[in-house]
Amino acid sequence: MKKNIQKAYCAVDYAFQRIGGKYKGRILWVLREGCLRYGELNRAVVGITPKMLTQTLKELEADKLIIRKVYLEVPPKVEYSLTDTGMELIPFISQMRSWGEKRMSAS
Amino acid sequence: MKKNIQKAYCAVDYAFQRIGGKYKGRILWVLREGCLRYGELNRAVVGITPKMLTQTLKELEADKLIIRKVYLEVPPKVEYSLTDTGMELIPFISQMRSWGEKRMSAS
DNA sequence: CGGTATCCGCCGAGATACTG
DNA sequence: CAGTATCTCGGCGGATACCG
Repeated sequence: MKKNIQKAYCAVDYAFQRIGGKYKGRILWVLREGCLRYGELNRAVVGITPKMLTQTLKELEADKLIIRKVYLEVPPKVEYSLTDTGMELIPFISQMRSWGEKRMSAS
Repeated sequence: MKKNIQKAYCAVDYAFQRIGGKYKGRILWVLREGCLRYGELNRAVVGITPKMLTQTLKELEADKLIIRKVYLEVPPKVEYSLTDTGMELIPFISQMRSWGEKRMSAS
């Protein structure tokens, strides 16, 4: 029922809405080698505030790119990790980083 | 050094600031097979307004991802095409589209 | 044809403080 | 430790009209 041409272009939009923004790419990237706790993410993603971290994590979780695992302990412990879908994006982000690094040093 | 660590993460930022936004990816994508005129772009990128088209084209040109070529004719003629740097991004955008299409049909 | 010029709403993001 | 709660602001993007 959808117009094929529009759908084709919207796929770019769709993808960028999910990994665009200021922190999504960086969060996915630091999670590439395994799960991290909230506080660890807060330190790994330099400059992010708790508000933006929580907000971004919720969006990534809603898009099924990361998994939020809560341990019912005291003190509280929450771990975040990539889903299979999220891992599919790592090669792409890796290439973007390479491109960005090359461009940054060139200019 | 701290500088290196920050630079590493910022490369993701750097790249996304250049191809993020609502239309940059789509404009680069439609230019992948050759140059297009302003009016052609306006029709190819469905839904974009002249204001956003002009604004986005200027940003892409400033980042040296596209080239703006003006023909001194009447009526006026302006053609936009990818630079080598811009062409380097096409494989990434292609991957993004594939990923986006897969995800869109999955959900 | 290939743009500008306004006006404006929305929301991503920062700063700061507080909580179970 | 792992988050909320407000307040604020810039700017992205939409709508519309006009120009050389």
